[in-house]
Amino acid sequence: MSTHAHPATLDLAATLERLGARMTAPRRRLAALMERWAGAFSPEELASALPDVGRATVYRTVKLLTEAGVLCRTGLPDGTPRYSVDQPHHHHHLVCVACGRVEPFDDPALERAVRDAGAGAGERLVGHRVELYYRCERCTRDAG
Amino acid sequence: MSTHAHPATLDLAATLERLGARMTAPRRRLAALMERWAGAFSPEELASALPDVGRATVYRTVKLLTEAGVLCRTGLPDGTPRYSVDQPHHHHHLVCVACGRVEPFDDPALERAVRDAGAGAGERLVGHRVELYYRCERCTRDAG
DNA sequence: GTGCTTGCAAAGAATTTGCATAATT
DNA sequence: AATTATGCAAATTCTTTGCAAGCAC
Repeated sequence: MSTHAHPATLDLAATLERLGARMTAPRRRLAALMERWAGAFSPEELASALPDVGRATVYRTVKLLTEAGVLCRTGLPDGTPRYSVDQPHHHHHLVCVACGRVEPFDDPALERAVRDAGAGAGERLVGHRVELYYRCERCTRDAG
Repeated sequence: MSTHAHPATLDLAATLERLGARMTAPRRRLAALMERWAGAFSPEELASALPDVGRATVYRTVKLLTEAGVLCRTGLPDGTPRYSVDQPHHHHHLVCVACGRVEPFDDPALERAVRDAGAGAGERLVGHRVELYYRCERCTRDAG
């Protein structure tokens, strides 16, 4: 619904402030990097993109933001961990099996089907996760 | 369709043979253990259940069977890896967030919705994964 | 100033690999 | 007998933790 085209740079930083965390340079740089990252990333990738920020800080910040709910942990089919900036609303992921890029998407019909499936199982659902694996345009092209 | 009620002990072993792998005691014991395991397991759990089988062998066997497609890798929301004996047909998972137990399920309506969602995304889908998180009966009871 | 953060290095946990030995075919 | 698999231990990879020094508030 919202059409704020630029949720950008302030979201993660704002979240950190909301948490009562201090606004330090490493955190600011990490937040900016994550927000401009196309798709999903691993802590390791962040760390090598910011060599002068300690790995520990990278992991601590990712953990902080994940617990705050603004980062979302995903993974490739083989379990390789990836994080992405979470949408404010519930959604799922389109994961490229070649490059690991993650696109969020949501689909009301799918949500309904998931809810129904859970009802069919007759259980106390607390959440769900849907991942569609594909080969993105770029990777398809690159592979010839 | 098939009503073989007892796919049991032979499936994993049969798969190993089909792969041209040798039928050794460790492999037989691991296969039997996985098949009778209720829900999903981690390599670590297998290893401690069979202390006299080397961890390396556990990991090698799990990898072998996963690549052969008879084991299926899943994970808790936090990424903790779990494996389960795969159903011969496509399916999804009901994962207990408390104990990690995994129940396979499938739901044609859900499959249809997933396929449609993929079509909407207009991409070359190569697969998908759906995980429903819940609290199983036992855990609900234990938690009071 | 006081207390939260950082970066480094060490500690851990999870998984893989090298290699001599043991077991399968 | 030839080859593959095992188990141990060392090596990797990923992530967390302890701690003194450095910033934010």
